[in-house]
Amino acid sequence: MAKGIPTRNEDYSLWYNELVKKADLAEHSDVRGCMVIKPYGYSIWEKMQQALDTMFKDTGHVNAYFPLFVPKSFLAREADHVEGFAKECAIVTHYRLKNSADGKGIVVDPDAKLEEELIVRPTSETIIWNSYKKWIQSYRDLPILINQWANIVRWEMRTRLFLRTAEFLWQEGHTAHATAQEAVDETLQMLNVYAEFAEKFMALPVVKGKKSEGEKFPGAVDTYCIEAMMQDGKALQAGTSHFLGQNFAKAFDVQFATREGKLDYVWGTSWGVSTRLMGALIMAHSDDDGLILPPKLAPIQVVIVPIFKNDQELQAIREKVKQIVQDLKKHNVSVKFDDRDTQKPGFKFAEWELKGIPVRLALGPRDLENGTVEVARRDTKEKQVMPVDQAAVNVVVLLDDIQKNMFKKAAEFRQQMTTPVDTFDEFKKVIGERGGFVAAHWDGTRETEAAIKELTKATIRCIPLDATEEPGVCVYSGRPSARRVLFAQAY
RNA sequence: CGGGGUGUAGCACAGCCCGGCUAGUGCGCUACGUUCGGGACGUAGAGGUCGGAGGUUCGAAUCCUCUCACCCCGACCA
Repeated sequence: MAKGIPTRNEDYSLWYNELVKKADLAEHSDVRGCMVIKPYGYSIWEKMQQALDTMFKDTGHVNAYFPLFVPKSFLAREADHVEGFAKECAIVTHYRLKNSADGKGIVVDPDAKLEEELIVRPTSETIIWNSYKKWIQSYRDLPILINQWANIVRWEMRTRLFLRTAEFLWQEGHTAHATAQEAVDETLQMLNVYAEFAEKFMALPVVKGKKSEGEKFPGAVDTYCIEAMMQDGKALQAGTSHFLGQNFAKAFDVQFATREGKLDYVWGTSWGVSTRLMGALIMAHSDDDGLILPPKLAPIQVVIVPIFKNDQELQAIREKVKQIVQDLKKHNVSVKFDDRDTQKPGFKFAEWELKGIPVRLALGPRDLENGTVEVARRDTKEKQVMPVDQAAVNVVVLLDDIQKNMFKKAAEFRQQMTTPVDTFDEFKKVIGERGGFVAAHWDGTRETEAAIKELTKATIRCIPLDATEEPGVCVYSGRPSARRVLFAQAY
């Protein structure tokens, strides 16, 4: 934990909000519950998109796009699904405005009422399965492996920048398969893709697990997730992958002729990650000086700050920098030469640190004389002076080291913040004072889960896939349990 | 939807309780000079329908009523 970051109290929210704004990532919109993602924030999201998209394509998926609007009746087809989302839908009821009778402003034209209301998609299972019905007749049409990059709307009571906004950006994969096994395999494959993305790109260690009945996606048979630990000891669900069974196929009557010539319902999956990952990135890695970006997601990996008194000096530095930039680009390192003469070096140092740029090079008259350059890393704030012709090669190694170090640090933190407990008193104490993951035995019932949530605000984050089978007794009810599950207060 | 809070310059805020001249402060912005290896300093300047509507009053940022928006806590949230 970086010193100074407020923990486990409301100050953390303020700190987080301030950082998001100061680092120029996003801000609250004047539109209720919505967020403006600013160019710098969006450029990080784009890096995430690119990496994920490549991983999706590598696993055989293709992109497509479905409508923003979902007829109300579609949503109602799957009982659990509608119950899960009904409370947070934006609904389009009219299609026209007109001048108000009193001449002041405009009003909704009552004559322009839609026959059937349209829901702004809170997720796209229904509208997509409606299409799948038309696309699938035979096992030869399967599998369908589609991903969509889109925005969705969930009318949340309370919003937080990136973590929960009324509108957000995400990707949602929706696949259809001929067999249950194939769909289960797909569900787990995509869970692994998400975990790999989080760990390799975001430098964010995650626990792969299964959701309890009470926490699973409305309409799913099984929900799998990756759970991450934030610096304030709260958990964050970073991605989900659902095995839908035949639920949506039945709801939308999607049957296919099997190889054996029988009719069967199609098996489905869906999986998604959202701009919430931005929140995870911020809350997992930042320190008092601002953001710390993992090199693999940094829109700018290296910033070069010249130190100069006059134009002549800047010109001399510019010449030197040209070579460094060329060398770095050869190694596919993205680099920015910050030659603004409107800000001073110290200001620039602080600004780029705030924005989390992994590596900074500083080059001044002294360096020109000595043939050196100062290399500073954002994660540890260490600086070293090295011969300028070795800079590019060293930076490549350094970037890799930063990526690994960030993961290591986050993994150690999560390790520290994971506490096995065996009594409910201990459970309450750890959740209340320290937070983090609590590994405890649970009797597997919804009632116990709800009671624990009521008493501690902690929920079952997941049943880890790699949980060791270990007979024990439920921390709350004392009934037998086969393995520990992870509890935490969560975002 | 409940509890608490805020709305005054681009940003952060003071002033409001107890009404009174031309509405302040810091940061930022503009110009000039000195600076420039960790968020520079000086001087001069620009920038305001005090969230909106109505009311009380000779007079409202300040008091009253209504309203809108946002923030924090909760409820909610797969």
